[in-house]
Amino acid sequence: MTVGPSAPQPRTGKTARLPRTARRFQLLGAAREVFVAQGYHATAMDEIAERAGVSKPVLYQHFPGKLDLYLALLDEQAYSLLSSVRRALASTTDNHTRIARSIAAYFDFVDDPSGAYQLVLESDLRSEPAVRKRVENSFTECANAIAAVIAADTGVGPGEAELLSIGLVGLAETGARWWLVTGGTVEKERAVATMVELAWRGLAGYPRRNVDDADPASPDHADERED
Amino acid sequence: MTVGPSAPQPRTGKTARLPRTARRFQLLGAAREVFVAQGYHATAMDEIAERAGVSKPVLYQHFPGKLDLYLALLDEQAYSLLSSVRRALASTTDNHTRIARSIAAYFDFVDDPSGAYQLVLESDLRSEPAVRKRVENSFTECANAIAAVIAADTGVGPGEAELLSIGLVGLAETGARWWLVTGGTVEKERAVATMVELAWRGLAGYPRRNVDDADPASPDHADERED
DNA sequence: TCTGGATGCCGATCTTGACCTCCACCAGCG
DNA sequence: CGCTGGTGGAGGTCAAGATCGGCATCCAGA
Repeated sequence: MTVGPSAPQPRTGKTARLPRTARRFQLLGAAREVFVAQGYHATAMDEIAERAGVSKPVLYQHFPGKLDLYLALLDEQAYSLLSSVRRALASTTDNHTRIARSIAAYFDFVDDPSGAYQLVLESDLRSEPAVRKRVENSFTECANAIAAVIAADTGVGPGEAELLSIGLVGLAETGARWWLVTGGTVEKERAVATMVELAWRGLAGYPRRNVDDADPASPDHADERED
Repeated sequence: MTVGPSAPQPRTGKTARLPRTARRFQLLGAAREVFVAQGYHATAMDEIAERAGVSKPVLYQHFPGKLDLYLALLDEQAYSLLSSVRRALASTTDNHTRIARSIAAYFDFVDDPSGAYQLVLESDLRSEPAVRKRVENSFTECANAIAAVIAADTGVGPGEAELLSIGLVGLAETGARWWLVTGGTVEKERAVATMVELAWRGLAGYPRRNVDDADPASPDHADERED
């Protein structure tokens, strides 16, 4: 999906010559793989070059430095996420569906086999101002998109809507990331549905059970959810 | 609060001799300040030593290496957060209050003037397995504590309870961090209350306003919340 | 087909910066 | 007065980002 084989090119000596744009695209793919697998600090430019099957100078002929390369990938992913969320919000006017699709968008974003979501949601370079700015912008833009819908469709003020959207994004982000690390233990649709339920009806939507009413045969609410 | 003056010790030459535990405590304080201010990678051991007013060898006589020092601080903060959440959950049997206090615990954790929450919630060393493990453990433990309460007090199964707790923790964490970066624009209690409301009643708790019903004089729900 | 030029690529190297130890110093005690 | 043990400054080592001259490859045109 990315650009080429996952194994480093064992090209003995020479590499096929590529036009600039194709080479650049390939380098981005290789860099994405290594950055995702090891994080920013742990990856060496040597590794990226090796992964791409080229030598280091080629890398520096396409990108001024390590940080620029990383930022290019970061922008790519941040834009992807924001687009997905915007599409989800614009795809319907029913707010429950909007929330469901937005949360699903986070799960889909995280579910990409390349793992590129890590660049946006788990970057290890937030100390760098340029990175911090992009990560926070990505977060804020997504939240603002949701906040605009909330403010438009409910009676809450813009400040309150922003707070709510922050909470929702946090819920979706964290839920999606956690679901991913479980590695398929929980069905994706089920995880999404639970998060949507929580976001939509809150904890109070779940039946209270008295502490002395510990009958395990009582009907389970979670399974009779309808949508 | 941490250990001593924020300015590096301008001691010309000699430093007062301290017993081991006191020295270690002071070194931890200095390290915390520098790690928090600059992140793991950007901080040099030289800086920590200078900040503490000692020389590098004494640092290495107390901690085998940079990573060990960082892990000590990380454990410290992770334990602090987990304790706060556990206290919040154990302080009452009313679930709404439990959630409120738990979310408030995250806000209080983040609100510490030392900024030490960054070590747990914004570490730039997740590529290191030891760090990753601790960060994830901290998150999981907090979620499990909440999940246990949910599973005990509602009819949902343990898997569903875990999912819900993950979402709640994400909501609290993200909300708290975001509230902090706003830097006092929003009142803390108000931010907490909104997050609690969202967690408890969900978005559906807010009145639906028809798109053609754009009367700004409609009563604002968010202010008439009762608990 | 042959040639000249330009483009793309590589091996080897430089430099920086940060983690981690070696020789002089000094304070307290018998 | 001499010894013990902790402290300080200076240095070793190494990994990693960034770079320079040389070589191979492709293409336009006669």
